[in-house]
Amino acid sequence: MQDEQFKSNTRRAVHDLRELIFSGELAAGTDHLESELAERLNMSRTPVREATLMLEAQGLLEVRPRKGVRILALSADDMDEIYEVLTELESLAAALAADAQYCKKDLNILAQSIDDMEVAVTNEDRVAWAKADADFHHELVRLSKNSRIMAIVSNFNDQVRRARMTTLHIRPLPQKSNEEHRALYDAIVSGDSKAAREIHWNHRTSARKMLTELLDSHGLKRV
Amino acid sequence: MQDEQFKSNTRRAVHDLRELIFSGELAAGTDHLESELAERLNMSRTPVREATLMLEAQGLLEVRPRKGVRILALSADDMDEIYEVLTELESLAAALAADAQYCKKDLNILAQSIDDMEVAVTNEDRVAWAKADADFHHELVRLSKNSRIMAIVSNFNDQVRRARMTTLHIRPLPQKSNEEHRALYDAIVSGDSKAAREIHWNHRTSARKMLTELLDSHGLKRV
DNA sequence: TTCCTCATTAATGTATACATTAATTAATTC
DNA sequence: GAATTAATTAATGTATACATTAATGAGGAA
Repeated sequence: MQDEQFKSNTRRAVHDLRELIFSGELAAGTDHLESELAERLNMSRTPVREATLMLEAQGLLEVRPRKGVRILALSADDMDEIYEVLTELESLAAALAADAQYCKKDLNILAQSIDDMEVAVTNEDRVAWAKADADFHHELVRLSKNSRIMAIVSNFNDQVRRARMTTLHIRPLPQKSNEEHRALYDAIVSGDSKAAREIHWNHRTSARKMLTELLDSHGLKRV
Repeated sequence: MQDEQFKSNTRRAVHDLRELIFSGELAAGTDHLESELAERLNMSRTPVREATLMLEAQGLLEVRPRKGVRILALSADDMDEIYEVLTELESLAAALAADAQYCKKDLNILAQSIDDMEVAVTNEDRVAWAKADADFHHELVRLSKNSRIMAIVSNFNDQVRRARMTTLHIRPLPQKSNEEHRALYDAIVSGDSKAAREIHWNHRTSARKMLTELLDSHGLKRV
């Protein structure tokens, strides 16, 4: 055990590599040898190998022996695939949340994140908005009480993280978005799973359309 | 490199451990130390460690240091979660397949597996039926042209494999099942994505209900 | 008998040496 | 100059030694 916080070097490597990938320091499309990563992380190759296997399973990189570990870049097709699944599973989560008949107290975090988004839009604080938006979606999926949906959604959100951060500062300030969040909240409060599913599906579909158009209009073929 | 067929011991370990898990030889709920598995597979601990990390990511086992690698057993709740996702994503796949406007030639494999199922039911050959059924579902998802849906569905099918094999010999011979397969095929041929989605959703939902009831009535709490 | 402490054991995580293998470079042939 | 072969280099996969750590068992005190 080399690091108190992470209990093992493998776990630290997973964490640190994720940070490097999301920050763009390990840029999408670049290749890195095990030995390079091991040096960079100041540990032997063994935990680095273990970490890269785990990150490959998360879809963040591809292990290519002798050519280097490639940090995966998403193509437009990748984005389409991911958002097809994300839209579907989050909409299912919304329906399940509505079916669960939560009382208002159980929905506090959801309501709070909507308010936070409102404040962020008023202040034109895009970073705060993005955080509150992520909190809303995360909480929505948690309310489905299906841990597997949570795992898949979380993983796909990791994969699109760079694209979302890239577009955060070039997209229009989200005005309509929160109306849809509120409508979804209301549908969940009233236990209307059909409405919840549709509202969220439309919300996600338009968000997806905007994301892909932005990337396209800025000539970002891979991100 | 120790094994020609698999290029590496790690890959062979993944393969062999999967076989052992699906066959029940490594029984659900049992714990196994790295050293035990290494002996069993006749290799050192290193590739075994790598393989168990990969299989953990596939949801087939849980790595529990010093307590042993636990072969995961599915509870009724697990089954619910898995089938919730499977139903949703396969139904999406069905809709995408219908949207794709395939010509009949492209749907040959789908049609063939329906015929194979018909023959299997006539012959009361449950194993052949199960194979044809799996082929049908696999082909359906492939027709969606979304590799991520394919990966998720494939992985969840792995997780429920033992449960399905367990119930294969105690369930009623599937008569109605193939009617639904044919109806789905027709909906895809005619490009009716709404019908495709609904037909498959109903098909999957009743199959799920039957599976969980069978496990329940036989007192199988975990499988 | 129960609880606590300490010693022992063994399982794990890691670093490293080494055999294998793939890629690159150099030398030779046409 | 291009193609082929041979030699060299380095990246990988693996086994193993070892340090660390968690679990277990033994012994002693209350």
